[in-house]
Amino acid sequence: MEKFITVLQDIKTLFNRSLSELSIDCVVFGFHDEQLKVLLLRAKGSDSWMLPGGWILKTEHLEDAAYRILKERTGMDSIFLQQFHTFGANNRYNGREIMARLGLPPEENFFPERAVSVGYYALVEYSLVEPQTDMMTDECRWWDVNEIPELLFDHNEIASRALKALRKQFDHEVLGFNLLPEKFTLVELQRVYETILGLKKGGLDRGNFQKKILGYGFLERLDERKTGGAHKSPYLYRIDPAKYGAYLRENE
Amino acid sequence: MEKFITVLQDIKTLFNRSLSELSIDCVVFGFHDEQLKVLLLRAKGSDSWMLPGGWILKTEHLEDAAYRILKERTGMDSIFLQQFHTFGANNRYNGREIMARLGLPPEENFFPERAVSVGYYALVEYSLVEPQTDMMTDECRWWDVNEIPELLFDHNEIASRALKALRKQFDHEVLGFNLLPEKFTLVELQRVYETILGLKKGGLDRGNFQKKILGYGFLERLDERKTGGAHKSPYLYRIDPAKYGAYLRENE
DNA sequence: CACCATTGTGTGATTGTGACACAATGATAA
DNA sequence: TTATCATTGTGTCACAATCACACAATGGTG
Repeated sequence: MEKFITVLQDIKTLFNRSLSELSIDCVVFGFHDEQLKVLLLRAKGSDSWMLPGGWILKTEHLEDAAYRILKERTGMDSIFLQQFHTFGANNRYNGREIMARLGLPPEENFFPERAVSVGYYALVEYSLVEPQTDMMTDECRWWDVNEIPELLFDHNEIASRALKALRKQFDHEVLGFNLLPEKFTLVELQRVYETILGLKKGGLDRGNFQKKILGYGFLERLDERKTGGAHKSPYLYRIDPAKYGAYLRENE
Repeated sequence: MEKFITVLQDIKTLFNRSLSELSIDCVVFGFHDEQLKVLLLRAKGSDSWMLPGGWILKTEHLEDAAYRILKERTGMDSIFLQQFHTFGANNRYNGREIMARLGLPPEENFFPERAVSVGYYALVEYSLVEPQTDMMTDECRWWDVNEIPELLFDHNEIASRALKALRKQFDHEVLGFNLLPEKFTLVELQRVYETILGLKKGGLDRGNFQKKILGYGFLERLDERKTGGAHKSPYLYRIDPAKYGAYLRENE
């Protein structure tokens, strides 16, 4: 309970420097063990989880705020970030109800009456992320996208809509390199695709997938091969940034 | 000048009932004379044009606000409406500069310091719209999408981004019926497509286009034919709402 | 009533995709 | 060292989708 006294002060200070009716919520996707992960935070002194989010400073560009928030939670600077929807239901949350859920007195409710939230999703390389809590939370960790618990506010809706937007984008563009290390094999990329599109392992034909991806011409095959596997070692590939940029431009 | 005194009062009243840091801007598309049109408003006592927009009442759902604003400008109730992007540049506009542009004293600036705007685009049947001004404007009319003048605020960016989003959606889904009367010919639909995709007349092969569209099975051919043309009279078609709904659902 | 631009529909060539095949490879274990 | 084996790189072929074009039917025009 006491920890909330100081937290309340900090939050109020932040409020004063920020837009009060608008917030940002981020759905951060990572890929590990052939599974799609989402970064979640546990609210201080409770079992309730939520998406990483924050406020926009009064002088700050919306997009800069999103990057800043992500940097604070992941430690990462350059991130694939995409605005996908703005959530403006007038009953997105009930401050008093959430206070109660956090084990706090509802009459102390410090959530604003109404806030519209801009949703972003991010793709990051799992191994490079160091999950960090903020002042409202005391745990930050990855969750399997298929095992997301009940979240605070309308964050379940935001998360599922982010996944939908992600899938749609994957249907129409070749992405996903941000989820993998710099050097990767084509089968690793195929697993990313299968996972995001909700297919089972091998759901995509390997031969056809490789021909299609290589056909775009923006992947560079390295002399290196990935060793350690028990079988024939596959080539490693890397994005050719110039060619990939050209592909994205002509495709958008 | 005087007209602005009362307008200022009205605006302040509206402000008090609305969210102050958030607004909505709409890009309303219509189709006429084989050209794509956009609805624009001319600011009171000036030559400056802008997009129809408005504020969100404190208790109002974001989407409801967008429908309300469109109803106020077009008189139309059920409209194809799509949220496409939220614009949050910290320098989206400069109130004092705009006051000057409107021929008003900059020190009377009543624009909020900072406002983020949620962009929607709408598809409406041109002939059913009765453009109506609001209290800040004294003219409301259609403009050809290729002849949009310099607009106030960041509205040129919003408009061009709306067009981009519209094109992208047309690439992936069969839409555009909202731009036509209830009964239409396939060539009329084809013109809508060619115009929106930026192709010249006949840019799409007529035979292939008709086979593709009819192949979806959600168009109902009427016994009626469109007369008045100088040549063979084409069949009229109508959407089968149930089948079209099913198509949209399985495609999204 | 011949003319003609337009419509409805068909056909064959071209391209793209999906299912599958097979030799090559690199680690493993005898 | 060598046989084994799952996996990789690449090729083939059938099928579907798309594209370019053709042509008879139609309804108004002069």
